[in-house]
Amino acid sequence: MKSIDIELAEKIRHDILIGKYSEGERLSEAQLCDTHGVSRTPVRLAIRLLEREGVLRRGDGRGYLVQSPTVEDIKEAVLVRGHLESLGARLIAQSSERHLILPNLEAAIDEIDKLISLEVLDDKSIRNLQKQNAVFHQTILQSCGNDFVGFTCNQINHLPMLEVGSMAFDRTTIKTTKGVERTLFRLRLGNAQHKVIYHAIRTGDGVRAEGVMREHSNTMIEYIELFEKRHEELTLSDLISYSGYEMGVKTDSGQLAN
Amino acid sequence: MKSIDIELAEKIRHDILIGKYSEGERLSEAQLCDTHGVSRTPVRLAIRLLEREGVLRRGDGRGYLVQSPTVEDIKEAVLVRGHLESLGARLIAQSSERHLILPNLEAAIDEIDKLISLEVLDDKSIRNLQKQNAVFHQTILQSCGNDFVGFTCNQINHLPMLEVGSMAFDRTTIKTTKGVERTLFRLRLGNAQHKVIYHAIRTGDGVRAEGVMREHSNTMIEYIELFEKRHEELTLSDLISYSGYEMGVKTDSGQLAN
DNA sequence: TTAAATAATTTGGGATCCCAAAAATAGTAT
DNA sequence: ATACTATTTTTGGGATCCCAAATTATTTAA
Repeated sequence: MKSIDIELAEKIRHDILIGKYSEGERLSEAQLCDTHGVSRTPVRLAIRLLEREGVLRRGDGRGYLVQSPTVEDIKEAVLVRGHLESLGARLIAQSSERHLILPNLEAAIDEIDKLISLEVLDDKSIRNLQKQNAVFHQTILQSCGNDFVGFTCNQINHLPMLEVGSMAFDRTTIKTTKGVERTLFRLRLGNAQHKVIYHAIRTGDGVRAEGVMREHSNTMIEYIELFEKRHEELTLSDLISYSGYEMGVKTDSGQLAN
Repeated sequence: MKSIDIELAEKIRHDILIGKYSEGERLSEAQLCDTHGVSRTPVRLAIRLLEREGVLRRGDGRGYLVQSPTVEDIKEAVLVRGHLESLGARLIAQSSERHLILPNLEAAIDEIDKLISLEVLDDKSIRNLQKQNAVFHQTILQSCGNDFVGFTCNQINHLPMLEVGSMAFDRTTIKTTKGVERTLFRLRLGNAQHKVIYHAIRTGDGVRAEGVMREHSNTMIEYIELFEKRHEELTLSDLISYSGYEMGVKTDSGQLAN
């Protein structure tokens, strides 16, 4: 008994994010039924979800308006996510149960180190890096002792670059040896921050954990801004292709973990 | 063409929050249709919303499980909200357009001062205080320049004490003259923090704005903990009655303001 | 008596139908 | 020609129906 409305919401959201529908464009239920070959029931459910996510908006009269996020929106969302993650880092550092998650964090850090040391950046390697990065961040969010930190983060993880632990890779950059070098350096820097966060959590230094995590998330914003300088017109689609964002990769979204 | 599913979701949520359904209780679509006298279509839409809010959860087989938040949950949520509000305060303080909202903040502060100086705490006065408090906090959230701050805050404002700018009033305390005195003192303290936040924003002191806002939100957590010490078993219903939380008072929820 | 198989029931997902409100179009009068 | 009115069309909300999956109850066999 799997419902298709979630899947449908992902399709429509994807279409919006990749720019298939332009900003402000009108969508109607009937139209979406037609294009996706389903009845109105699941479409309506999907619309509610997308409405809540903010990628669809109710028109004044009828129909729904497409609300394509901009690159600026993504940067804003990354800032908020970073702020919440840094709260999570502080909380877990201050928690008496922080030692329980140290092995998981260490494992992720070691795996990333190992992957970086290979000095190759093929698809498989990138996937693994993103996986381990996600483990690191997800662990902190889920184990910080405050379920609402992860919950609120999950409310925006439908956006490109906002999936938990997602990393940015410029696919054109890593085609050159120099580009690979630069990217590897960036990854080493990121993992160095992971190590500081780990250390701060281990020693119960909540302030340091919070501060470094905040800086860690700023890295992504700066990287996006680097993109913006290189491309005169950076689009959402570019960000999507840089972020390893794919349809259906999403884990469970938006639930309070109890 | 107003839909009843939003309203229905509020009803069901309310029933859950006031403890009409107990934690872990099974709910079925048909059952909800029956109790609320509507068909399954709006019920299903409402369920999706509540699922996303985290007050309903999908059972493994069939049915939905009630997830009543606990007082501890509320404290966690308040902490997160405070963290986000403090981000908003910093952002607006760092913004070049901060002077635009200063009049609104000042007006709210002055109004609160005026209401406090009356030294009465009847229903009307409390309502006005909450109104102006909401104005102060809402202004910061909506004008901080990062729509996702307000957006993520709105994802948890369905909970008691989490409505934007909600204040806690112990209805039994304010029945005595001493209690009114104590409450007025608390309100003066809170508005003093408002003034510091205002000043920090005016002078562009983002760090101070963030810090004081964080402390400001901690006040509510400490107040809840005060409740907990007085009542050996503080329930959600108690919090609801203390927070001025009422059905249908909600403003628009969860939309990205564009 | 217990366990496996089967039947009945509950329950959620999806499609379709009807309706009312809103918008667009056509028509009419000034 | 313009403005106001009436009609048609579009569109979203809600109810109902059907179906498949999952659960529960019942029967049957070892």
